[in-house]
Amino acid sequence: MKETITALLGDALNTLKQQGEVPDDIDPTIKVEATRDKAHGDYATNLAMMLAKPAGKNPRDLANALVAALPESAAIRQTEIAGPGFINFFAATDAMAQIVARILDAGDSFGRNLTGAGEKVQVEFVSANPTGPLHVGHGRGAAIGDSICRLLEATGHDVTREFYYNDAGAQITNLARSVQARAKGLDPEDDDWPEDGYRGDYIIDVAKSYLAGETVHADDRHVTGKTDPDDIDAIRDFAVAYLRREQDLDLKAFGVEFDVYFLESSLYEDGNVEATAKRLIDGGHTYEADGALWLRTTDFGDDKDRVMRKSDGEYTYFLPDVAYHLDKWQRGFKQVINEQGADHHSTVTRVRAGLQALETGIPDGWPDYVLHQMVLVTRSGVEVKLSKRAGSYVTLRDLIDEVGRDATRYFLAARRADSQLTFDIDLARSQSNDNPVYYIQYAHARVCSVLRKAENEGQRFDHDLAMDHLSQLTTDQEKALMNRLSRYPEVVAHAARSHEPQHVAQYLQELASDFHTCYNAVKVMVEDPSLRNARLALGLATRQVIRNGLDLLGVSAPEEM
RNA sequence: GCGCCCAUAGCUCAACCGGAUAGAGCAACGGCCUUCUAAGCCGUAGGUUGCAGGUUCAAGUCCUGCUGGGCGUGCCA
Repeated sequence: MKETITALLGDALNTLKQQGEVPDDIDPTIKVEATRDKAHGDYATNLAMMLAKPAGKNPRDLANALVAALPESAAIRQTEIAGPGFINFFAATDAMAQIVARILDAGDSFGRNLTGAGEKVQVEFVSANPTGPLHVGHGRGAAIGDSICRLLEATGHDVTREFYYNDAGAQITNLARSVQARAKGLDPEDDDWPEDGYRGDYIIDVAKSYLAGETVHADDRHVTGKTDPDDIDAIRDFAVAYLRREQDLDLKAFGVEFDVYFLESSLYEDGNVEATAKRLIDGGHTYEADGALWLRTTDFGDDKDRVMRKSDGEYTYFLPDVAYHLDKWQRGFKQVINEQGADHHSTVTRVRAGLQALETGIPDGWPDYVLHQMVLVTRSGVEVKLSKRAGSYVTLRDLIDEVGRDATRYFLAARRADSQLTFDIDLARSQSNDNPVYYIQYAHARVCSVLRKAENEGQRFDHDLAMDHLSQLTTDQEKALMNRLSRYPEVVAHAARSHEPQHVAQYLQELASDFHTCYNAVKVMVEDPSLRNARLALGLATRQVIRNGLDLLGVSAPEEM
């Protein structure tokens, strides 16, 4: 619909250019928007106002000229010029009802498009180090990151989900020492407990499993415990595998799967870290000071230079970060999106600066970032800070166990990433109308219920009959619902383009609201078979769109509640 | 101190490269179940979009300066 109107306006604009009403050399992007207010028709454009200045004409006169030059179209019932120069379009009722046929025809693929043209996109998210169970912040990253992936897939991209982690650094050594301490029966209160050791109860489980010689299988590794409490290397390998498996189970429970697990250590093994360092040094972008090697990132927009090799000869995390992103680029990802917590935002400028310093033709501003702000968890209005298992934070698993996967995913993805999120456990748990997840799922279940009823009464949905009588969908509530349905593809396109899944959540809530309103106002199971089937078709179309939208958020669409 | 992010109804939030009268839900108040799931619907009330300027035909949206909050500002990741 939007495309149709855009095309019509394009023709009209060309006509005006030929008539000399509008200068040839201006070429505005024609913007057609769905209206907020029904009184303004179904779609509107501000084209006349955009043209007013360059054409040196009054916007309302231009609007008149544009309307006069508009080709005939069966899709448009009426146009009108309003306000300072908007052109409003009223869709023909028959054309509007055809959305129902289009949705049923397209099914699961309704709302999807091919604008991505198969372009390879890599999304890196979660990327938690294997030092403990995933926490709520990782959960937010997982919900947003995976939803972005689903949106990109829905818009025709070839998506790779990647998880990057460090299995060899100082934190991992710390983990190994903590497990070893537990294996030797130490307690965080004991004097010999490692400094800054991990204190959570889960460390006890790792130690027990190691001593028992168990074998753990994670998505990217399999390790058997050696049972020797003095073999720190064996403990390290085992602990990493154990916690990787733990995280995999968390992710699986959350409905998130990765294509690639990328190890920071592999960058050292493959010589990529050294090669990156050499390239930066050879390029003349480094200098020695205070016994360390610095990269002059200030030449590339950073506010201070950064240490890349410490005075003890080890590299900082910064250098492998650059090497890792160079590797992404060399793997052919022209588009890379990094979803991470905003507490790491300082790496954005740094990594980009490092990549520029490599002078390999990587565009300025690559890669893209989506940063999410902190999550605060509350219960009974009080902040929840601790989980028994992890010791110092609320785990993702706690939330999934307590409020369920659907509600957890919905709540973590339904808010803009860059605003702080309060996760209200009581609200997410409540099976009532204050919980948007249930509100949306209930709409889906209600359609299913009507369909069951039709079936039970021997009045199965008759597709052909329905398609012939869609024009009988004429009540205000039905029209509003169809209008909402027709906007779904734009919502998907916009959410995918902007990497903002919350638009889908918002839309689904509005769609559910329109449906419930319609459901209460318009009885489906009426005597007249043609009207009944047309309404069943509208219900089916609504169900389809809710299902498609929930899928983009990784939330299920139950048939009954 | 400096950098990034945020500030919208009592509360939690939305608002599509700037567009018409800023929208939902909760909480409050008043209605609707002998009728397809009341986990629902209808109605009422609630706003100087933190403050002050600026750009524009048009600003919650862009720019500048304030105020308040979060995060960062390690040779940690």
